[in-house]
Amino acid sequence: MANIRDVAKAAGVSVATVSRYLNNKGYISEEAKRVIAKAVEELNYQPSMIARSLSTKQSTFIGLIVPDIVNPFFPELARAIEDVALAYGYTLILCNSDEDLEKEINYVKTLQQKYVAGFIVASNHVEAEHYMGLDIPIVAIDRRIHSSIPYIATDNREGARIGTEHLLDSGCRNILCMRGPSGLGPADDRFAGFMDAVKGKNIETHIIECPFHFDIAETMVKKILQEVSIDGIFASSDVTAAGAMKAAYSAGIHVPNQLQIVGYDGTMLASQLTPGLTTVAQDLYRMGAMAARMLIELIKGQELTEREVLIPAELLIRQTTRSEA
Amino acid sequence: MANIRDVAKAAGVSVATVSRYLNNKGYISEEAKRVIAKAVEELNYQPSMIARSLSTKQSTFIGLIVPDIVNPFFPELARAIEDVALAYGYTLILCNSDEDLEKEINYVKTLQQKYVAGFIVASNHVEAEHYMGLDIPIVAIDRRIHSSIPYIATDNREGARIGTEHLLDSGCRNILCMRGPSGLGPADDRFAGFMDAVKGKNIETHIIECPFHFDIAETMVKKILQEVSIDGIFASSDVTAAGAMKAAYSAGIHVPNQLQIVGYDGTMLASQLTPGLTTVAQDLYRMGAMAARMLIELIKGQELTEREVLIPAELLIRQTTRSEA
DNA sequence: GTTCTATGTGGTACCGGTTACACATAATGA
DNA sequence: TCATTATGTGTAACCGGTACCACATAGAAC
Repeated sequence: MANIRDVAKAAGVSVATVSRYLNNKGYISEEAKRVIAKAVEELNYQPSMIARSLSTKQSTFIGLIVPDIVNPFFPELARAIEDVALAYGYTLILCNSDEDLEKEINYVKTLQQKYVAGFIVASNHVEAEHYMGLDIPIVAIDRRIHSSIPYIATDNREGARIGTEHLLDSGCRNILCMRGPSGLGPADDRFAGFMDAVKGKNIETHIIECPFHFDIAETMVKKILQEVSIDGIFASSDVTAAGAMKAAYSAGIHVPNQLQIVGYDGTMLASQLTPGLTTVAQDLYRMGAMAARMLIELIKGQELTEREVLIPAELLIRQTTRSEA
Repeated sequence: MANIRDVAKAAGVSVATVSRYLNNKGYISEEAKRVIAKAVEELNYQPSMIARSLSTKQSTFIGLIVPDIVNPFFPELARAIEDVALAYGYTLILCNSDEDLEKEINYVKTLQQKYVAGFIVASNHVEAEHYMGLDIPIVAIDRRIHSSIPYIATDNREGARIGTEHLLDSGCRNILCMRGPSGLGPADDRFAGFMDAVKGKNIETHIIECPFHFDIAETMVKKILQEVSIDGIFASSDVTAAGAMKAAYSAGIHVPNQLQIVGYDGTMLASQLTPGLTTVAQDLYRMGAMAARMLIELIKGQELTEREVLIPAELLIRQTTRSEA
C-alpha cells in the first residue's frame, strides 16, 4: 500500500501539501490539487486511519455497550446508531456487557487504548464510577447513569400510563402488572406510569416483579392465572408479554376475549406474535439515531442543546386488546 | 496518559526493555520486570493499540458484515463472534450492508484503512470480486462467497429434509413449501432438502417463493389458504413461519390441529410464539463461534484444518406439529 | 517604496509504539 | 584460557500520518 510520501513523490510536491489536500485545510493551488489527485488515483492511495489517529489522538470509532445484542431491544438501537455513525464517517464497535461490571470496565479500558472517539452506553447497572472522569464523550441510552452524562430515553412513565389506560378503556377492571426489576430506572418509571393510570379508579390490581425473560414470565403468569382471576395484563416488555400470552394459551384462556394484554417496547416480536401484541412502542430507531447524533456533537466539541431527551412512546393497538365503543 | 517513554524513565530502563516486558519477548531480568511493573502500576500506563498497530501493521479489530442486525438471525451470530473475539483480545466492528453491494465495498475499504485484522462476512449476494485479492483473512458465514474463501454454514439441505420428514411423520400429506429467494445458496439448499424428503412419497406439494419477511409471508399464505387445502407448511425461516401462523389464525384455521407448521432457524422468535413453533434449529452460536475461531487462526497465519464446515441442524419439536404415535 | 496581508509550499518534529542491531556481561565448553 | 553461547539492555530508525514554523511571492494599502 502506498503511503503519503509515495504520493508526494509521485506528484512532485511535499507531504505537507498532500496532507493539506487530503484534509481540505490551508492553501493549495489548483495545479497542486490536480497533480495530487492524479497521483492518488494512480497509486490507489488510501490514507491510514491508524496513522492519522496516532497523530491527531482522535479516532472514528464509536463504542456501543449493550447488555446483550440478542435481546430484541438492542439490534434496532444498534442499527440506528450504526446508520448515523456511518453517515458521519464513524465505525461502530459492539460490546456485550452481560450487565457484568467487570466486563464493562474492561471494555471501557480496552476501547480507550484503541482511542475510541466516544461511547454510547445502554447498560443497566448501578455502579457508574468507571464512566466518570474518562475525558471521552459518553451518551447514556435508556437509563441515566449519572447526572453529568447526557442521556436519552423513552418517556416510560407516560408510555406505561397510556398503555394501562388503554386496558382500562378496553374494559379491564382486574389487572396484573408485570413490573420489571425494581431499582432499574425504566422499570421503575413504567411501574409508576401504571400506578398513575389505575390510581383512584377502583381497579383491582395485582403486581409481580418479573425480569425481562420469556420463560420466567411464562412460569410466573401460569401460576398467577391459577390463583387469581384477572382480565388484563400490563407487561413491561414485549418479551414478558409474550410469555404471558403463552401462559394464557396453556391455561385455555382466550386472548383477547377473556384476557387482554399490553406489552412494552414495540419490538418486531410484538408484531410477529399471533394474535398481534398491542404494545407501547418505543421509537428505538429514533432513540438510537439521536443518541448517535448527540455523541458525535460531543465528539466534535459542540455543546448539546439538550442534555436529557425524552422521546414519547406510542401505543400500537393490535389484537391482544379490544377497544370498546 | 503516560506513554512508554514515561514508563521507561520512571523505571530507569530503556523503552526497548519496557516493550519487551509488555510483549513477553526476548530476555528481561527479574529485577527489570519488577521495576517496570511498578512504574506501569504507578503511572496507570496502558499501551496505545493505535501506535502498536501502526508499527506492527496489525490490529485487533475484526469486521463483521451482516445484511441487517435487526434480522433475528444475526444477533446470535454476532454475539457468539464477539464472545470469541473478546476471549482472544479482539474487538468487533459491526457493519450493516443491507445487501447493498456499494455499501459493502465501502465498508471493506474503510475497514482496510483502519487496519482490521480480518472479516467475517454473512452477506447474501452474488458479486464477490471485491473480497478477492484483499490479503486480509476472510471467513464467510451462511453462504459461500468464493471457493477460495473458507466458509461455515448449517447443513441446510439435511436440516430441511429432517424438518419436512417431521411433517410427514406427523401425518401431513398436503404440504406447502415456502421456499426462500431462489439463487440464494441457503434457500436453494433448503428447498432441495424439502424435495429430498417428499420425493416419491405421494405427497401433494405446493411451492411458493417467499422472501424472509413477515408481512409478505402472511399475505402470501392468506391467499394460498383460500385457494388450496393444505395440512402442513414447511417454511424456510422462522419469520415466514410466524407470518404463516398469523395467516392461519386469521383464517380461523387451528394450528396444529388443522395445519401443522415447521419453521427454520431456531431463533428466539420461534420459542416465544404461541403456540411454540416447531423449527429446524441452526446452531447459530456455534456457527458464529467457529467462524470467529477460524478467522483468528487465519489472522495468526495458521493453516485451517477444514476450509468448509457444515454444522448439523437440529429439529426442535414444539407445539405447531403433533408427532403421531 | 515600504509595509502588510493573502496565498502557496516545504522541512521536519512528533504521535507512541516495535524491533534490528550493537554492545555488554556471565556462564559454558573445549 | 579462550572461544562460544546465553542473557540482558540501550540506541535509534521506522510505521504513516499531522501540523507548526519558516519562507517565498504577489498584490493591496499607505
